[in-house]
Amino acid sequence: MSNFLGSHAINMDAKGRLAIPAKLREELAQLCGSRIVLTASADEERCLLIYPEPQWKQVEEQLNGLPTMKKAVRRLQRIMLGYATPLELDSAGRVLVPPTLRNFAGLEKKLMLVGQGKKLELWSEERWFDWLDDSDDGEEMPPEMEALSL
Amino acid sequence: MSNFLGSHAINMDAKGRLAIPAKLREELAQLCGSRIVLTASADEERCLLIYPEPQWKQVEEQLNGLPTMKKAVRRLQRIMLGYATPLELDSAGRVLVPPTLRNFAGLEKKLMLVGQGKKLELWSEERWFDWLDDSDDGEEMPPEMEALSL
DNA sequence: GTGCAGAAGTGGGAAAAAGTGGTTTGTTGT
DNA sequence: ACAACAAACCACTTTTTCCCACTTCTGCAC
Repeated sequence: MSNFLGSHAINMDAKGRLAIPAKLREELAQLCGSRIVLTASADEERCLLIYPEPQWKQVEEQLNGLPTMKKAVRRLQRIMLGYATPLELDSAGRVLVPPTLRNFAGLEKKLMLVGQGKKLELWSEERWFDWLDDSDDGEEMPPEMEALSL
Repeated sequence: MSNFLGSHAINMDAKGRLAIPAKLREELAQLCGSRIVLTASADEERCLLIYPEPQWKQVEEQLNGLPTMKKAVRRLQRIMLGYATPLELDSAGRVLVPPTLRNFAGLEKKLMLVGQGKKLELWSEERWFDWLDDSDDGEEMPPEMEALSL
């Protein structure tokens, strides 16, 4: 089972190609034969999500099992299924990010790739740092979280 | 069980390598075979946290058990999981701090390493002293703290 | 106090690996 | 058929990693 951790600052070239860091390449190779699915995140942050293909299958099933009449569900399905794209790494360990996804997440040259357990998140570097700075604003904290001792 | 105490002023070299003080190296060797996890702190102080690997596992479990739909939880997870990096000491007892983490905590040459019981905190020296000066401001105190007798 | 020995901390260099950019070849769709 | 785009390939540059050597510090003995 995948457990992605850690963050990498990486560059996308002019053609939209993205070199996956070597450490991660190895992990992906044995986890899913380097077959991944790239899609969009439905929360307000506008980043992309990278799943190993087997993990994605599970996500897809869950999405398809939801009640379609709910508006929030349709939003989630439209975004996550609608943007999902299977990709393979090229011989140099790079993936080509489709223009629609680049556009969705506002990706330019400088990106952040962030491990999140079963998936990876891909951010525009600028948006990542904006998010880091901004979001310590007043959101209420669930009790489970207030009680943590880390 | 780890119980880190005391603080050390240490230097990071130009390549981002950080020599762990010898006393601490011994402790880490028998505690976790020198396998540690370095991550970012999600509170507003922007320092790094060092856990022995077994302790980190517990933290990770706690984080993964939280309700992901809450915004405050996602922030905590993104930062602590997203920056978490397993590291081992090199032959000279140093660790290489990844650039993204250096950047997060504003680490330059002079650092402070501070024992905090089950973890260690790693600060930019400058920020540490700024924090010491600033942080006596008026926050209200939780009841557990008011009841302390030190 | 001085000097020695061992340990700790620091810096740099060379080999290997990773990342980058461009060119050519192939494919798709108009 | 042509144009645009994508895939595969190849060559170059940069970064990382590993190792070794030097300096500094500490503690101990004389």
